[in-house]
Amino acid sequence: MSATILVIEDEPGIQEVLKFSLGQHGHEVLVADDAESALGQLRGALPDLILLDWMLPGMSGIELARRIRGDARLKEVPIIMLTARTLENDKILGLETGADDYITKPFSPRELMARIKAVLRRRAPQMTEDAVEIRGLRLDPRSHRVFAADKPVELGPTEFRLLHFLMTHPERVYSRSQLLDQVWGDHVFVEERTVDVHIRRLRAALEADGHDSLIQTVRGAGYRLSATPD
Amino acid sequence: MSATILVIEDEPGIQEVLKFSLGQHGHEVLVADDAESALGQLRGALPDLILLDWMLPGMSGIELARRIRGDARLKEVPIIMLTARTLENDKILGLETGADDYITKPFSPRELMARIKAVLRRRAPQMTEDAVEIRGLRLDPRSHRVFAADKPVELGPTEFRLLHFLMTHPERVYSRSQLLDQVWGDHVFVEERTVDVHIRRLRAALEADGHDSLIQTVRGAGYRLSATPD
DNA sequence: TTCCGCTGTCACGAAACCTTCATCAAACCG
DNA sequence: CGGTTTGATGAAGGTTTCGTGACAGCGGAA
Repeated sequence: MSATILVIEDEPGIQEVLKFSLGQHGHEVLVADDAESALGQLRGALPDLILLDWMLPGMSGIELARRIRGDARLKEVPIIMLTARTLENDKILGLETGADDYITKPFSPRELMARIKAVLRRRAPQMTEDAVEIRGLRLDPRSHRVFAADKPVELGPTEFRLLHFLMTHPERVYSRSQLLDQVWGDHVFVEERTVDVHIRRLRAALEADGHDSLIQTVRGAGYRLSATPD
Repeated sequence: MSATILVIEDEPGIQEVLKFSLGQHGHEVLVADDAESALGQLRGALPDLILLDWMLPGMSGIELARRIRGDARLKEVPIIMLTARTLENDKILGLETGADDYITKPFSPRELMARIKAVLRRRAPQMTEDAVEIRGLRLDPRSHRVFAADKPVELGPTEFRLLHFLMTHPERVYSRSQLLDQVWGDHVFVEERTVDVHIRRLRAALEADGHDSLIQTVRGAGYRLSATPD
């Protein structure tokens, strides 16, 4: 699965490197040269993760991180700080401002990818490429396929994302609003009842192998994917 | 989800549109033409949300937002900014104002409603999500499930909320009207006797595993959930 | 171009649910 | 022990929520 990543970095060289290697891993990359431009971008659709350089012209990265964490709409977005120094207090300060992780320059693309994956797995499991399996139903983001007892299941794009989200967040109820935010996107506006329709299509696709019972309706609350039957 | 919304907007046309479409969705609407009038209104009962035009005669919307955020009594009130679509605004208007979201004119009523809903949900006090367990009866708000000795218990929405409240406030008597306030909501007009019926249904659901004895009637006072039998 | 798959929306009907009411049982009080 | 108060119970009516089928718009493929 690919995530949208906002890179806030003023050095064009590093910008390019990041754009390239993130792109290689299937991530969508947005770039900002400074804090102001970053804030502008954040007014639109939210990225799934922010890569933030510690040293920026104008408002520093730390200050920017603080602002992001102080904003109701943005505070849930994971931040990884890029820092040039390895001083111990830098790390502490960086983490105190609300960064989810930090990485010191120079860094290997491999290390960066590993950290991104770790952060995403913690904050947004459906953004990682890990396959998920629950009671014989297996979803593999890499091949973008779903198997029910080793038999392929045909799903539309939205049903796939929906199932992916639910499988990476099982045993928990999500309201229609929450599902719209998580599966459709932050600034997408569709009717809540549309979720019902996609749930129904998803159930229909899983019905052949009896896995439709995984998806449970919680009246008055939303939907839940659970290995325990009702 | 109906709320009281303060609209701060000087253009009578937009004022009317907002009043109409917010009203359509069951929201209570207060209107202010400028910052002074708005601050006057805010001295009274607090609205649940503020819709604030960025361009206002006199004190600008941004300045007003800053004041609101700087006021201890007002700073928790969510703000959605209405902005005109110009590039300069995008650059200048960061997050410094502390707005919870922005919407650019012209906007569709549907989009506005969606954002209002999203903001209200985000700010909504989410009740504690920790699971509660008393004598083998376990209630988990996250999955919205109740287990009696590891076997699922079927409950309607109201019974679930009722049990949740009682389990998080055990060993204490609550009168019918207290339960109505706590479980049904503050300003709800419902007969007190209705509580009896839901208590009964809750007991019936718990009876299969003998947990109905947890819910005790205190004659002349109300109901109590207690681990100690009568 | 047409065809086809996907999406979002709507309308309708079924099911679950809430509230109220009438009635019965139990507890309390003199 | 009668009368009274309080709670339990069962059923009915109305409302809300959910599932389902249909359909138009859209964009890409043929």
